[in-house]
Amino acid sequence: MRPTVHDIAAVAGVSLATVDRVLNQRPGVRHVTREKVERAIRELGYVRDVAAANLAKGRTYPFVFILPASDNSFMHALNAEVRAAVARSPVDRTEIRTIEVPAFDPAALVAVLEKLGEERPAGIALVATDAPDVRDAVDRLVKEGIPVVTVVSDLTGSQRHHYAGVDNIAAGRTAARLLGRFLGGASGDVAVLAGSMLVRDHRERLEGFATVIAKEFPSLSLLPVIEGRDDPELAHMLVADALSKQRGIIGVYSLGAGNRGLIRALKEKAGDRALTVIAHELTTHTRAALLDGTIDAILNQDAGHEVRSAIRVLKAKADGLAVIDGQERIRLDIFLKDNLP
Amino acid sequence: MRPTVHDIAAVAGVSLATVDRVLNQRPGVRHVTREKVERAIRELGYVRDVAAANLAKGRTYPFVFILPASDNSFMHALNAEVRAAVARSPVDRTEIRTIEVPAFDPAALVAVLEKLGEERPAGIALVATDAPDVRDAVDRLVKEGIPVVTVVSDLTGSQRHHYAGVDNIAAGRTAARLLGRFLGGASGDVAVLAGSMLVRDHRERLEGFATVIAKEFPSLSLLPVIEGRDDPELAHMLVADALSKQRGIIGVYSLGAGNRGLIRALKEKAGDRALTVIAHELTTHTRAALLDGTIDAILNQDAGHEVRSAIRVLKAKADGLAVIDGQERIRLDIFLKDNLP
DNA sequence: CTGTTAGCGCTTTCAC
DNA sequence: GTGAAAGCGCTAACAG
Repeated sequence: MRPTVHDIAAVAGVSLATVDRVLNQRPGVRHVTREKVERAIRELGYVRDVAAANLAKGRTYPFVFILPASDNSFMHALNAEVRAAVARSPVDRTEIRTIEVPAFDPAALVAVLEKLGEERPAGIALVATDAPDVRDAVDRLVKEGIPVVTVVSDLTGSQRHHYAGVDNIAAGRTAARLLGRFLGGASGDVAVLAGSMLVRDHRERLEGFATVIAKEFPSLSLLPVIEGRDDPELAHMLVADALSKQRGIIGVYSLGAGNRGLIRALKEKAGDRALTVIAHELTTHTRAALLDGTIDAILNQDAGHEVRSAIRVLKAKADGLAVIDGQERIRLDIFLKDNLP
Repeated sequence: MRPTVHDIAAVAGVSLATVDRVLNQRPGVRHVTREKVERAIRELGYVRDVAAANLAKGRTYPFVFILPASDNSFMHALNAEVRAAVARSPVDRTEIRTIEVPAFDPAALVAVLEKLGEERPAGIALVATDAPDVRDAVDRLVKEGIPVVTVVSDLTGSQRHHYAGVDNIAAGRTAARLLGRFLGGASGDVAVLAGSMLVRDHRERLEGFATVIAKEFPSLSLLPVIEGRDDPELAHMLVADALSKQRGIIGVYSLGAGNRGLIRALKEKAGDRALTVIAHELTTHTRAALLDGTIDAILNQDAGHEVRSAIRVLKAKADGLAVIDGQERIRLDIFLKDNLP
């Protein structure tokens, strides 16, 4: 049998309450007593039964998710996954509340974060807009002992405890290599559609993409980035325009959201010429486009995994526990038409 | 607050013991009483606190992992992941024992399974050798109420509760499309290195691969499969031989293990000609080969995820609980040199 | 500073 | 058939 607090108490010659105080580093224990108890703990190889502790504490974890109010499929999916987690709340003792903030708006995000500082939830998960003010607000929360994790897009230079999202530089590089290899040495222009350069994930994808194209596929040349604000209408307009004017385009990389518009533009110009296209995020639209050949590969992050991982990590941090690193690494999924889930 | 057994008891006008009997479908409750309790449960929307239940039961889960005694990196990794799970045992109340059986040996596997039938562990995970005898042995265990999951390679037509592994047909198809696209319309022969056609994962990968090559890349022709028994030495010999004799080979698909040997053979012939190579399983050897350009893409299954998933599912089945499907889907990882973890 | 005691939500004797 | 009471490992008053 695993040793319990009783065993520790017996070995150390103290009461349960004292053991508990030491275990939870509460004050009010003489140094010598503390040492005795700690020795007993070590000798017995005691590991705390977290389930029992939580039961006794009646502890629940009030967590907050801060999500951008963006109207694209990916954010909808992320939202849905958070709701799914809420549905599981009773089971895993979480109480998740979500707050929507305007997308790409550092000030709004900061305001919410500051309010949360007073509320002191057991943990905060946010899709970060990458700005110094946001970073400072997050660092303040961290300093106050509130666990914070970023989801999907990270916060440069901040002290957040964890980032639950993919390596976006790697994502961009991978997109570049796929595109380059699929194009098999052809020469021509490559168009890049992004959402906004205000979020770190998009910037990083572009950076990775540009690096590999430049270094390893010199016969391809990158056109200036098109910023579609993750908005299907805008994306459609801009891409259609680019395809008409730039006759040399042979490849397209869509690194943000709003692919609905992109796909429409691609189909309108389909007869024109063969295009190789790589896009991000598996949605009903991109899935259909992959299957009908409009898109050649989709890079994806699993929103469900990100949400569950964020919660696991927040919980672990709240309890001062370790996390299984491998389990929390968010993979970059690559989908061809053959391995769709 | 969530309703508890006390609330049910109060509402139904019975004692805790009776509630518990109903909850755990134990006998000794009159039909009418049972109905009263069940109604109360429904009305209150009661959900059992599994942690508290386990605490009271002092329950642990004795699980058994049956692994093939294969000397290749992937099986070593799988083994290591099981050991990692053992290290976490105290925390998640599992008691995991692993049994090694000779690889590709249905009889040995059946013998072990039958012995386990008497021992009655709380759950069994096995890497299946795909044979009718094995299927029957597994089905017998399932019928006796023991949760069984297959890991890595599945068992055709069996009643196992779950398969914790990738979709291998999809894996083969994906390999074909990557190879085909990377070769960009070139004509030539493709060599396939497998471990054994006795395991379902290898058969399925081949099947998926052959289908897509035939249908979508008619300029490529498949050479007869080379069976390397997942043995580096044998693989080296056979591949080296094939590369010497078949001058038309422009692509290689290695769908099994023992890639150490494959890589050696490829390097020996490197000067000869350009080869496009797709292999399975990320190991130190394949990783190095991917980075140095000997291999162009690696398809991988995450052994850690498979093991953790198998355990989660076994636990859920043992408790009669539901699993989160999305969480238990084992992804096919695709690695290029840019997105290595 | 330290100990006693009740209790978290559930299960399990052992009576009745 | 049913119920009362003790206890799983831990925490939290409240005394001393």
